Amino acid sequence: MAKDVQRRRDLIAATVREIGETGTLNVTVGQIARRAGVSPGLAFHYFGDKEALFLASMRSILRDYGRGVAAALRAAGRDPRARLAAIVRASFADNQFEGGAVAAWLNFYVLAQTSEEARRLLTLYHRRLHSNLAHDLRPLVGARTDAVAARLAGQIDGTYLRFALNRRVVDAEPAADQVLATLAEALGDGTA
Amino acid sequence: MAKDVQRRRDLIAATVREIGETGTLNVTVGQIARRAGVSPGLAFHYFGDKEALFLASMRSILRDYGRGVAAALRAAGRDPRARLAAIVRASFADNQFEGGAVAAWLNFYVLAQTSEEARRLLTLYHRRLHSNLAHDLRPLVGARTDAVAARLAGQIDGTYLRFALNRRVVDAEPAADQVLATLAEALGDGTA
DNA sequence: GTGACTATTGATTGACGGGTCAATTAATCC
DNA sequence: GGATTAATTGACCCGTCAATCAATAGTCAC
Repeated sequence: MAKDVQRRRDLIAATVREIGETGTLNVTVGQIARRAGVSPGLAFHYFGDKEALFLASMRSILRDYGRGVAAALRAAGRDPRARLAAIVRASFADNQFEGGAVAAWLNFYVLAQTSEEARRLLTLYHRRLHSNLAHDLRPLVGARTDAVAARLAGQIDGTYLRFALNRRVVDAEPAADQVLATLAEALGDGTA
Repeated sequence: MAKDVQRRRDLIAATVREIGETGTLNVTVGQIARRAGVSPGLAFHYFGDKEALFLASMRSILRDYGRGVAAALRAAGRDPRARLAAIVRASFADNQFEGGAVAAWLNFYVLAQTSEEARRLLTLYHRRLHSNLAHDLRPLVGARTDAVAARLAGQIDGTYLRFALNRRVVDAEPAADQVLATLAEALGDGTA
């Protein structure tokens, strides 16, 4: 692979890990560079400034998530219920929790308070999640599609917040089940 | 009122507003002090250090929320359904969105990544919300109480995240309705 | 009024971190 | 294997900020 591409990747990975471990955006470029095994100056050479590095890390995480969902959907076939379950399961897949990704995720919401681009990226993620859910909800719940999709999406994000708070206490498996339970009820699958 | 008490209040209010407006914990003591109409040194006189000021602000916000819920419950009487609705409505009451409280809320999750006390406070909030919900869910859904309570709580927090992202786009009224819709379904109120 | 104590100020300190840049090293080409 | 270009370093500059502290203003008891 081209050296510069690899360098960028290393720096982005180091950024995510550093944010993840410290739980903060208060991370120095020096720390990130050291973790990537590189001098501080190089980070500026490749990304221009610190915010650009943060944004690149954000895009990377969102892309990973998007890929995870896409793969899960491909594996799920055509049945709407199976596809919905696949989206939820992919949202809580193990790799979403590696390398401090959750804490990074949380901090990206903070970044979005000051960075228009960060806000745009998160809004895009929201839209995609909503539209993914809506696509397979529509044949099942018709007019209630948007409302149900919003509810599921909200619950997924809320669960992530809990993860951010109790790094170890919450477990991915039951978290997914919990969202699926909401889905089952919305579909009227006789749990009431 | 005693002068020192008033000063503390002013400084705490200024802290919340400053965090709320900038959307970040990257707020200088100088900014906070200026907003409170006071010199920087005084903030240290009353709170010792910056983190203590942050924690005091956090306690203040959580206390306000707690009071809002308690008042709503008192007004709601004894009917479990009415009480549950009251909790949800209180969670999205207007005063929860004043003075940058939502952005502050979000940043407290970030603070909890590095401050044990902040984590403790947020965990306490989670527990109280859960137990409030569970208390009135139990007569309605029995064994499913904890699961349903967790779902509702997760959805409330998730909705707050949306608020944090789109300060104006999301509206409190429909947000509350959305959570109440989840509740209605969990109660089997024939929406499916 | 005087003295003793507290509240308050704001200048100052010292550490820290983003970003720059001249110098060095590595890679590439002819 | 020299010449040219690109990658990389790390010391340095400059602004910022938490925290301190000496000095002043205010308050109250007597």
